[in-house]
Amino acid sequence: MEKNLAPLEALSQYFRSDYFPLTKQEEEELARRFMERTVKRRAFLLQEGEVCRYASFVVAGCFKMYAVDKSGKEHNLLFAVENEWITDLASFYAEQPARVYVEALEPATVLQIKHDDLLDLFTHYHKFDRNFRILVERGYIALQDRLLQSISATAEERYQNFLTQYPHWARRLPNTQIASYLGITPEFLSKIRKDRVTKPGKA
Amino acid sequence: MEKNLAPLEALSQYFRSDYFPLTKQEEEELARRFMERTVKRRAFLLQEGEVCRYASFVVAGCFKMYAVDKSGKEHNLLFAVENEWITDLASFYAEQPARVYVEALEPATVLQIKHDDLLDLFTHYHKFDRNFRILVERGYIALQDRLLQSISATAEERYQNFLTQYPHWARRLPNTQIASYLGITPEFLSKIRKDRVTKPGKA
DNA sequence: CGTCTATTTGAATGTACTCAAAAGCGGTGG
DNA sequence: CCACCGCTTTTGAGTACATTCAAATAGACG
Repeated sequence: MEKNLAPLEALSQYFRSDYFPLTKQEEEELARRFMERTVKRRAFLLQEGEVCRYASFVVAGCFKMYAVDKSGKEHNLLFAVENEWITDLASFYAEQPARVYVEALEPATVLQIKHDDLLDLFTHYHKFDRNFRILVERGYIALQDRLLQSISATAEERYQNFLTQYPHWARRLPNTQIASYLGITPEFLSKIRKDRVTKPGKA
Repeated sequence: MEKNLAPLEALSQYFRSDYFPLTKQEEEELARRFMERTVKRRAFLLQEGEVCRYASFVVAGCFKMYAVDKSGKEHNLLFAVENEWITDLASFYAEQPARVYVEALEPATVLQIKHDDLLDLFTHYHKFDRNFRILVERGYIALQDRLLQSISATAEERYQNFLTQYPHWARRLPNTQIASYLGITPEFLSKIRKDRVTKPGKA
């Protein structure tokens, strides 16, 4: 059985492998400001109406971010598993009440940093400004791609693309959560899946 | 009649009013690297298959960014008017072929910077890393909001929200372009507009 | 096992699309 | 000043994609 990295080591490793790697000192400053937190399945990192006080990096487990519409239906905006971030940027930066929920779909561990501490890192350590710029750019690109599909593709196409683009999410999420992410009902996703078996892609 | 700002002055003004203002030296470095370009109505800043070589800041006029699906239909992802940016980040940063077009809807003037020159600015002048981080964060927030509407709101609600959120776009864009942005057909938008007059919002 | 949630099924319905065509609107040239 | 062109907007009939609601079935967990 694999030994898990210590949470803070996982975060340093994350920057090392995909961004401008941190110096020893930067890693120490990071460690000083991030706090570990474990949450149970169905616990919330954030609820509608609260201000999002922390940026959260997922070390273990799985989260969804969703909004609830006037008729009470949930709409998933984002999932996050190990080595992904989940933060309501709108609430976090403007320090305004969130319009979304962030909820654990599995028992989870996150590393969290307060707004002021993050701004502090940005101010004193150039590299964080840069790494977070890149991080958000990547998020923006993914989001734009998803928006394009949402306005141009059928439900079946969106499901196909989801399976190929996010297999690591698809494997561990219930279909009802995926349906909500795709903007369709669970019933309709079920029909799509049935049809895929009956009349396969190209055969 | 108002005197227009010189293009580069408009860009400095843009950072001054909404971001961390630039020093004289930073403004000079900016001026050194941005190039002015005027384009006619219907001219392209970017076409599918090309690599997006420039980040573009709109000084005058109006653009749309759109993707074309397999059946040849256009889907608008973004508009940009004065003091807004229009750049295919996915193509620009990865230096890969774009999947979108950027086309002038009116005669326009833009300021453009090359990929390498922008990275250079980031490297030598901390503030650009920061200002562009914030810039992209704001774009991300707007995009997430739009995605939420796309998966949760009806066409009529999306149109209403568009009118209230982006009046400066709504005023100068033809309905066919707005329909494409909302992910509906022009015909259906026309029906929505008719119904709005017949049975007004709350009366 | 019993409970809770996820998934599937079916019938009726609704929202938005397609296609075709007409009407409106602004510019341009004769 | 009028006629014509290109483009946008509107209208209508028929259709397709996806939803709603209700209920049956299947899985997972303690």
